Amino acid sequence: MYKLIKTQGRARRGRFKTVHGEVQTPAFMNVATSAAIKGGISAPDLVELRCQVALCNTYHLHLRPGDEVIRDLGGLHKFMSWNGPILTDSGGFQVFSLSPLRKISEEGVHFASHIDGRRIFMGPEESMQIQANLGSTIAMAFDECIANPAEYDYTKQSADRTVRWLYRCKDELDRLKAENLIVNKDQMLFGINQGATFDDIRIDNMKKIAELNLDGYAIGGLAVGESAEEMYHIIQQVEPFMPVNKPRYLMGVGTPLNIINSVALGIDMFDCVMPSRNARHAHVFTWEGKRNLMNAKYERDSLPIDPECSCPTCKNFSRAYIHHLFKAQEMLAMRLSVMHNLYFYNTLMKKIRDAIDEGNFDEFREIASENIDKRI
RNA sequence: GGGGGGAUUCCCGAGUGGCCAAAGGGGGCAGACUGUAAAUCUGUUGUCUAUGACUUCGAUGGUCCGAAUCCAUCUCCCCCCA
Repeated sequence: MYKLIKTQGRARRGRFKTVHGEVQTPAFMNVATSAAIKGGISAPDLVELRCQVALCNTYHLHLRPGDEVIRDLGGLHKFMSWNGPILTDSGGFQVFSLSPLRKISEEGVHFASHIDGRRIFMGPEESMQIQANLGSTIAMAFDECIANPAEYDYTKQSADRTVRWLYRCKDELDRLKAENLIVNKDQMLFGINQGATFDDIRIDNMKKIAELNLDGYAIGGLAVGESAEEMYHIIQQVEPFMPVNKPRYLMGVGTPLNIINSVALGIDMFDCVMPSRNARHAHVFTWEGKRNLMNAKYERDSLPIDPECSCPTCKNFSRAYIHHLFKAQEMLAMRLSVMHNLYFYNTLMKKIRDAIDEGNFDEFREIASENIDKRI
């Protein structure tokens, strides 16, 4: 399964096989919530953008177009024309992001659909059934992502419930496989660590879920209100209890700097809406720092977004052109910017992997960190 | 030639005596965004020696303690009739 190739400090260079291809880690997964990268990016584009893994969402695809529709059309890979690995998030994040629209019980979560208010029930079994219909490469366990800061007692209660849900997820996935009710019979399952910002709950939770010998382990419930320092602290606390021979996924993180720092703490996989969402808002990442292409100073700037970048956007277009496209509200502005940012993130991961391979991750980290978070 | 309607801050447009440097929208300028309810949201947008002062509502003059708002004249624009 997961093969650890090399380490430098706590940073890990590895790879793992899936039925949809091998994943080289550390890796960034490109978020395609509704089976598309927002901003007009298709799966074939992702190949050119050096994407290894696409991430889709169980809750969103269940509502639209419906997981049974996707199953009947041959599964998510065929549906969106992406042959590489797909990880499906379980709907656990929507317990957080749609908190005004849901009610949690031991059984699961009742949502009022954010589209039309229709009542939706999703518990561990439902989430696994939906993900089975989608046929993703990696299914995520159904969890509750708790907002920070959180109450200790509630966090303990919730994290324990998430463990119980994890057992139910595993049982349900086993059943679906045994009864052949699944599009991808090799579907993998990752468990998710919760516990807000409480060391003891986090560690206790990690120990419990590690016992299940799942295909991978995620840290969830971070970057949801706490400081970066608190986030790094929790990763440091939990990491020693994560199985060494399994991929480790830090969910929803983060900024380029967050990713570099988290790799240094032993994380293998990431995902984040930041490269795509920020790009749609004209915010692009470069090796010199962050730029807002809407700024007036780009009106006559004939340079590409990043002179060092060889993405499809930077090879062809100037800052001035994209600035104009944003001003004119041309959708090409978003597409070009999203392409650049995804290429940037995927290239960041490639550079991290190369650096660990060559044993100079620390130097890379130091140099890259200097400018990457700066606003220019 | 006759009758009617207008002119408001970058633009459109509300306001018809004090609570008006003037609603709202657009545009401009900037910011936020971390398992996507986000092509979204927020701030700001007359000047300054700035908890106050000054200039501004087509122009000029007037009434009033006080005028974007009332009166007179003028300029320009639009519509209708000849």
